[in-house]
Amino acid sequence: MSFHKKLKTLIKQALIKIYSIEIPNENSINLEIPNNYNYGDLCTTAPLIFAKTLKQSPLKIAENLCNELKESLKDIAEVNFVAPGFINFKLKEKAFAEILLKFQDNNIIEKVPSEEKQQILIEYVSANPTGDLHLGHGRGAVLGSALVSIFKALGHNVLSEFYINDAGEQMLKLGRSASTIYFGKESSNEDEYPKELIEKYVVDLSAGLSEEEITIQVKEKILEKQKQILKACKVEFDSWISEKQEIHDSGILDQTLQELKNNDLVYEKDGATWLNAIKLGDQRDRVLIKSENQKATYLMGDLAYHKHKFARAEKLINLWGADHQGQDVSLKLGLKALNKNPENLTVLFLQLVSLFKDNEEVKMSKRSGTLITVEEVLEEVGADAFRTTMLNTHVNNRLIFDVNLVKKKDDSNPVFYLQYAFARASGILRRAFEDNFKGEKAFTSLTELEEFSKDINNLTFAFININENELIASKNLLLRLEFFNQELYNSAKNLNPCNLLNYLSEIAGLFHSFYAPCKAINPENKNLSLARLCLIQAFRNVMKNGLEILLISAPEIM
RNA sequence: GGGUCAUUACCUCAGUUGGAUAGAGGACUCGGCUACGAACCGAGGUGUCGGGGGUUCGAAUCCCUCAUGACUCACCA
Repeated sequence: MSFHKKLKTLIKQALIKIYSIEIPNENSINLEIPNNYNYGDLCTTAPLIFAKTLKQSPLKIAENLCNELKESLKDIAEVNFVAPGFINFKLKEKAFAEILLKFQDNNIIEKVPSEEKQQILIEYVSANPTGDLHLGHGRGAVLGSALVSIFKALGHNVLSEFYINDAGEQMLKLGRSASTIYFGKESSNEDEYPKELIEKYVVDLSAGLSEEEITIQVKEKILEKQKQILKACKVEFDSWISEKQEIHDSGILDQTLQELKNNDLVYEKDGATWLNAIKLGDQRDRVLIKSENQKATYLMGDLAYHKHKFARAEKLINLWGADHQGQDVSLKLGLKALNKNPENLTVLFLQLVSLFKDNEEVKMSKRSGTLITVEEVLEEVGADAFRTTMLNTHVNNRLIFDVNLVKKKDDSNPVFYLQYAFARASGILRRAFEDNFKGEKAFTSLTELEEFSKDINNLTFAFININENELIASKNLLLRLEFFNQELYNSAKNLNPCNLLNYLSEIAGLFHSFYAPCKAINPENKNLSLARLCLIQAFRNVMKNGLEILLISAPEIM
């Protein structure tokens, strides 16, 4: 059990003992680092939070709680309370050593308890197979893959899926556009994609193909390219699902329509088939089958697809561009009519990505052919910087992707700050052993360090007999490391990998601040050296795990 | 007209179920390498958290309202 969990449990038990109330789990107890070092090392606002429930003044609760905790925590912390209802903990060396000990093991992630495990399907990117991926897709790809990874890390069963929209009008448009090029005809430019966007896919085709065959072959080439680019961003999917084959041709679509009919929600009018959406609470009825060609609308396909998804997972997460937000209401109402709980579907709407280059916005338009692709940007900045930039802004906020900034290899670029901290920490550990290998004044070896790190009493050496600056820097780092699991959990809860990324930047900063005054390799003081190497090891463990989850590389050498 | 999202330092952005004096990076000034990696550290000041109202012990955070901006409200996908 982690130190936080232990402390929270003790607080919870104290509350239960004093007030005989029910507290289901320790997650309702918060722990924070006080914003002023003098208050203590950790604090909780539990008295403020429970004041309403307990109908007692927060200060009184704090006093009672404090008295109770003083006894149970006497080995690991001093406890005091202060108005309006904070409880502050000043940790003893033993407590710090206990935290440090937990991080010696590479396996630091606390998975969710088995009863909270969920089957989650995350659908993202889902670009039309009609051209290159643009930066909007890139944002979805990075964010989606990070979310998948976060949920997997916590122990959920996750399925990541790319929905190939290969069933509608846009495929015909692709076919027309590709055929124009294939047959060397003059483009009408009406209702066709600009030649420069797709001509690179209309190559190496055998002679004598029909328009339908051309469409299929070009689509496959485009898909292959999309897969390749996504892989270059470290984005891979468990499942690629074709709208045409698996939703339309498989009969799922017809079944779904029939189900709606059975529920008496469908009628015919003006040659079209309508969903009686008003009855479900929508502002107007919606067409399911078009009068013109008796083909399914996007809504119909989407309902069928989501029914198919719900058959495979209990919780669905979609990442859509903000321009699709109009679909949200009717989809959810339709799902309700299909006896699926819309609350189990969360749609994240990703706001626009604007590209800046040389201080000017690069306007993107598919129509005019001025589309900046993921491939181009990726080539310029690399996958790690690309991912970090995409993750650094909350989904709900417009993202400004400044190529000049992202390309810079200095501290204005957050990815280097993170990676440098990791490489620096790795360098110290490497160096500590290298000296040993060279047969110079060996003060440690890997096995010696391992043995040392197993004894909790040894680990206290990092916190005793050192000056104030070194002590504060060491404590600041370690205390924040202990929040790793909470940040991971929050990222999942808020569907916001940004939380985790910010946290990693923070501990990178704390590591750098620790590094400056705290010399680790010091043959004069072997115990301190070894204990500090353990702290550095702990930092590396957290950073490595965090970067791996976000699919950003953790280089030992830069 | 209806809906969704945003508005935080000069710039780009964070801000953990409402908590102690609102943060980071860049930009600007100064200091720190014969030094475990200076791609780093330390110091310096910057805010009507878009405006206004409300909820309460306490609001950047919750509610209402106004302003500004983006997106959206099709038998397109």
